[in-house]
Amino acid sequence: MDFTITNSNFDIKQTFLCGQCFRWQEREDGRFHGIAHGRYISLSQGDGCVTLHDISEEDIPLWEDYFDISTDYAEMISRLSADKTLAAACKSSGGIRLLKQEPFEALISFIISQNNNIPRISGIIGRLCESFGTEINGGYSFPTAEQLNGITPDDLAPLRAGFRARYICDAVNKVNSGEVDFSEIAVLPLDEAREKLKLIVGVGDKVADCVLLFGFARRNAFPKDVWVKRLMAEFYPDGLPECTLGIEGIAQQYLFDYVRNNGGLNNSK
DNA sequence: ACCCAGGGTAACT
DNA sequence: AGTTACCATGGG
Repeated sequence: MDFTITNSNFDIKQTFLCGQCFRWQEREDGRFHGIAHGRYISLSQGDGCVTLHDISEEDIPLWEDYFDISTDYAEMISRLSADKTLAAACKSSGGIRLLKQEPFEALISFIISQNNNIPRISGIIGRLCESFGTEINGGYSFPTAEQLNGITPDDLAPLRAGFRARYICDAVNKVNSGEVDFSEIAVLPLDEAREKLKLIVGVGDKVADCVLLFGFARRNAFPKDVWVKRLMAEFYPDGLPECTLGIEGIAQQYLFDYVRNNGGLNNSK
């Protein structure tokens, strides 16, 4: 069956291409398709709505959760628009929804993202899925920690992940051993959850915050990459405005997308 | 040839 | 506690 979500703050192109995820692909007809939670899906954009195609009825709650449908983005945008820069960011990038990605996928993806660019990140992740994931509808699921158990950097050589290969292996080891426990991280306060993730070699503050924001739906996590550092220096030298309190991560994603697409930053670094 | 990319680590002051 | 070279790889 097809299932249509009526929501004015859901733009699939913005949502899938804003840098929060690396595995959704756009087809010639404008539909996006991909695999999450072991299920294939394709989506099309309508005017003020999004249609999920050919899904089973029992999976509707799963997709509603993945696309964060229960969260009121219009209300958050209204709040953030109290700040002038954020108002502009919301206006141009307000169709982004923060996907509730699987923690392990977010962890590995953002380890790979470090000192890297988005096209190459997507390439490495694609090769990881083809090599170790499960085939579904001609695509591949993101491999589980179990599927990657015992992996070595040599095994990952075909991915061409560079120095990040051993970081991936350390993450797999610590997840499988239980040293890094997702169910524990899910309920820890933000600072403690971040420190747990940083036990993994190759995970620092920025990667940990991305995992918490995109893999654990922690909207108060605020990843500071090179773009965010630049925009903070230019627009918020004294820190984030009060209207972002509690939803710093949402603000971050709107601002990140805004400055990447619209420039707006001076080049003073 | 040089620079940068959704950074982190180790080795320095 | 705050800097800095280095880390593989690929594109501009």
